[in-house]
Amino acid sequence: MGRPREFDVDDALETAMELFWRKGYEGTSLTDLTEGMGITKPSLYGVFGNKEGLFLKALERYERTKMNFFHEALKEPKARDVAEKILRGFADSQTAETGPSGCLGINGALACSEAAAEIQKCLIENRHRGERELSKRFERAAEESDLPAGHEPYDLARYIMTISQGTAIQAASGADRPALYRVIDMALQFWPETVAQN
Amino acid sequence: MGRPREFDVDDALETAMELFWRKGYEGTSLTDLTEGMGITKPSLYGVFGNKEGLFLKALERYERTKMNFFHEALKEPKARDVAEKILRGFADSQTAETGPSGCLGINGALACSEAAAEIQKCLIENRHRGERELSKRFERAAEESDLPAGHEPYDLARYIMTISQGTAIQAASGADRPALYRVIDMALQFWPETVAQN
DNA sequence: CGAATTATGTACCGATCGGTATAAAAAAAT
DNA sequence: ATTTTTTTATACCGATCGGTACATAATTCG
Repeated sequence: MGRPREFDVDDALETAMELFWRKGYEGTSLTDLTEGMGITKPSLYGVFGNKEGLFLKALERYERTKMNFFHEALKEPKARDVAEKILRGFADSQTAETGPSGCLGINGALACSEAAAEIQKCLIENRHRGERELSKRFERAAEESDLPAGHEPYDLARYIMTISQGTAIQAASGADRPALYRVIDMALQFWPETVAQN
Repeated sequence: MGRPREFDVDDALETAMELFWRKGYEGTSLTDLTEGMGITKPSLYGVFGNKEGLFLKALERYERTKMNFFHEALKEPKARDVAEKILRGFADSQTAETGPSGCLGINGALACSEAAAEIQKCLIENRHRGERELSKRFERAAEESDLPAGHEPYDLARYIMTISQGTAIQAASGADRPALYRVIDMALQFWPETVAQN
C-alpha cells in the first residue's frame, strides 16, 4: 500500500553502478547520482539508505551481472582453462563497448580520503576473496596434477589476479580488447596447454 | 630580499607527494596538505600555485626520485634484463617500507570526478609515455635479435607495463615484496634468459 | 468517502571543498 | 630609520559536499 514508486529500482541501480564504475566512489556526487538515476535525493535515501549503501548494492549488482564469468570459470575441468577463462572474462568486462572501462572493484576506491576508508577496505577484501577462491581451485588442481611444475597454487592465483588487475588499469588507460588479449596470450605462454598427464 | 621562507620547499613537496600517493589527488584535501606540510594555505599557494600545480610538481618529484630505475633499466644491454629491472624496480617502489604502497601514477587519479579530469588525463599520458619508451627500447632489441621469437616490441612493452600495473594494485591491496617477486618470476618465465644468439 | 501509508518535490542543514583578501611580520635596500 | 619586498597568519569567500525536515501527492485499506 502507499504511493507506488515511480522509478525502476533495478534501472536506477544499474545507472549508479555505471557512475561509480566510471568516476569512483568519492568522484561520484549525489548530484551525479540523482541526475543520472532520474530520482530525487529523498527517493534515493528511501530505497538505498545512503551513498555507502547504494555503492555496496551497486557492487553487489556488479558482481552478480559482470563478474559471473568468474565462478563459471572455476568450474572448468582443467586449471589452465580456468585461468584463461578468468583472464579473458576480466578483459571482456573491462573493455565492453557499453559501460565504463576498467573494473568497478578497482576504480571504486583505490586511493581515497578517510571518509571512504570503509569502502576501500571492502573492495580490498573483495579482491582477496576472489584470489582465495581461485587459490582453492588451484589447490584442487595441484592434487589432480593439473598445475605446471614448480608453482604453488596461491602463487598461480595471485599471478592470474595480478594480470587481471593490470589489464584493468590498461583498459582504464584506453587499451582495447585485442591488445589485452595479446597480453593474456603472453601471460599464459609458460603454462603448457596440457600438463604432464601421467 | 623580503622575508625569508620558514619552511623547506623540498621537504614540503616530499610530504605532499606522499599524501597524494596514499590518498589520491581528490582524496587529499588542502587541510591534509597544509597540516602535513606544516604550512598555511597562502604559503602553499604562493610557492606551488594551486592544488593542481602542487600535484604536478609532486608527480615530477616522484618520477625523479622514485622512478629513476626505469630509465636506468632501459640502458641494460639485454632486453630481458631491461624487463626484469623494470618489473623489480616497480615492485620495490610499490612495497617500500617507508612511504605509501602502490604507485602515485595510478593511485593519483584512476577514476575521478570531472574536476580532476585534467590530472587523470595527465597520468594516463604518463603511463603511455613509459610504455612508448619501453617499446622503443624493445624495437632496438628486435633489430638486435634480442627478443623472444613471435613477439612484437610494443606487445612486449605493454605486457611488462601491465604486470607492473597489476603489482601496483596488489601492493595497494597489501601484498608484500616477496609475493610480487614471485609474480614477476612467473611473468618472465616465457622469456628465455639467453635468446638465440646466432 | 475518509484514514493510513508510502513516495515525491522543495527547500534546507552544517560541514567541508578549493581558493583568496587583508594585514601584520620579517628581512634587504636606501 | 624608512621604504620596499616577500612571507606569514587570520579570517573569510562562494560552491559543493552528503544528508534530511516537511509538506504534498498518490495509492490501498476500511
